[in-house]
Amino acid sequence: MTGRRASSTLISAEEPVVFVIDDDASVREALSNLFRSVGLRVEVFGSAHEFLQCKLPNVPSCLILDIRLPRLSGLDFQAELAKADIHIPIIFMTGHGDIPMTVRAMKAGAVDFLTKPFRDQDMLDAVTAAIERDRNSRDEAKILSDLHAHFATLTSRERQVMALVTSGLMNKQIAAEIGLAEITVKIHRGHIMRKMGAKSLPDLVRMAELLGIGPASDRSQT
Amino acid sequence: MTGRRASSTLISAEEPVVFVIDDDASVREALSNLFRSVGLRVEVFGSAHEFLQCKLPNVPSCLILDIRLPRLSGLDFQAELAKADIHIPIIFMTGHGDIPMTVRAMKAGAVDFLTKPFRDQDMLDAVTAAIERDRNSRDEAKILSDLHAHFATLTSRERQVMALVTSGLMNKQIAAEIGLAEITVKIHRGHIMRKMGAKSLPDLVRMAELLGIGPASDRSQT
DNA sequence: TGCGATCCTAAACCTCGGTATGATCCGCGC
DNA sequence: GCGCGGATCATACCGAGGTTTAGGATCGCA
Repeated sequence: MTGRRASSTLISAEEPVVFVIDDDASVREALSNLFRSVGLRVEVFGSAHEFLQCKLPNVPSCLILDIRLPRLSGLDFQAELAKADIHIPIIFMTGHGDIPMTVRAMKAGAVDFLTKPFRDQDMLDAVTAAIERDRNSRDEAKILSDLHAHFATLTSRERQVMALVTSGLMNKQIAAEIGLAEITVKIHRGHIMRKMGAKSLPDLVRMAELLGIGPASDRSQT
Repeated sequence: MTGRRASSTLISAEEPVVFVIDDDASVREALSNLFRSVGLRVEVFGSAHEFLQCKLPNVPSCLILDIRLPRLSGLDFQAELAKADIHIPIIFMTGHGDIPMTVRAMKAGAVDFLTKPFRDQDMLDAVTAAIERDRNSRDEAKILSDLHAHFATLTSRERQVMALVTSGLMNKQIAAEIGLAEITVKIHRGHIMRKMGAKSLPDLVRMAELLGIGPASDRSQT
């Protein structure tokens, strides 16, 4: 824990970025101009590989991808990103795409799938939607990661007690369940509230919901 | 009511139904045979209108739709159903569809979009996924409607108190907030727990979450 | 070996949650 | 009018939640 408490109230409201991957320089140029004309930051790449070299900034962003990339199909690249746990909204472009490709892309979560030539406005609309989607998912991810950070400071006993508390059991029931004195459960409970930063029991319950803590914690025997 | 209480923990696990709308009788015939061959119930229709006459059973189901329907495009019909609050998973078929159509259909929530001719297995896979999706959404809807039914038995005062309780306020704070004696809040609180069938406060909090009860409940006039 | 973290427990004490009993007031419908 | 249910409040009582203080036990690590 360093003293870095910079501007921690910030949501991801900073300047968004649009990434473009296309092997055709004229397409890159055109899109770059289009987005800059509406005041959007743009980064262009000639291949998926180049894009991966670049460190992704922590701001709302989206990726515009030709379905037909030089060394790797756009769909495969989409799968790669998902496997690498990089969840940036993707907008596909295609000159000669077909319907099965489209379906696969959309099922995999693509924001849009535009056929060339497309109207500038259609692309801008898609980008707006994609950025908005990313902004929301980043905000959610931020909340969740903060929550996990707090949860990580709990001891295993405290985690166990937290699961039982948020499932609605009384202290004495919890004590019986795991073979403790009621007073001990109360102590743990107090620690949990403080460590998690919960101001009330309903607060803690909602945190547990987000963390996915339910009866599905540990099934030993029986 | 027959004596069929075999699986009486009933979720919506009853026999699913596949609905097919196509103006081509040979297609209806072929699909009907396909689905029956794997033991699925099928209902076929020559038009969207006919389909709407039919009363939809309360079992997991899905709808297979040609994008090019006689009087109404498949996409428009999809929009119609959504507007009428009928949320049945849709699988589109098309002989001459294009990518924009596909994108629109998928964005609107279609399960799949198959190009004719398609492999039987692809259709069956799509139907399986669609049925599964519908089963899940029906289970959720059932839970939610039961919850709303309980919530409907609350008086407006009780609803107001419930919102404050689940937001984490103490009885005395709630009392101060709405100008009551603490004891009165306790009474309401007891009624709420009984009427909602909540066995604990965490229980009630989760119900409130599902019902969408937060600080954004009642902002009438001051 | 000593330090610290985790875990467990006890006694005392206070607040909060919740119920029961009993009561008043109001509005609605028969 | 009368009954009924909702809303309000008071008193009293009890159980549950929660903190403080104070201790004992175990384990890993410097």
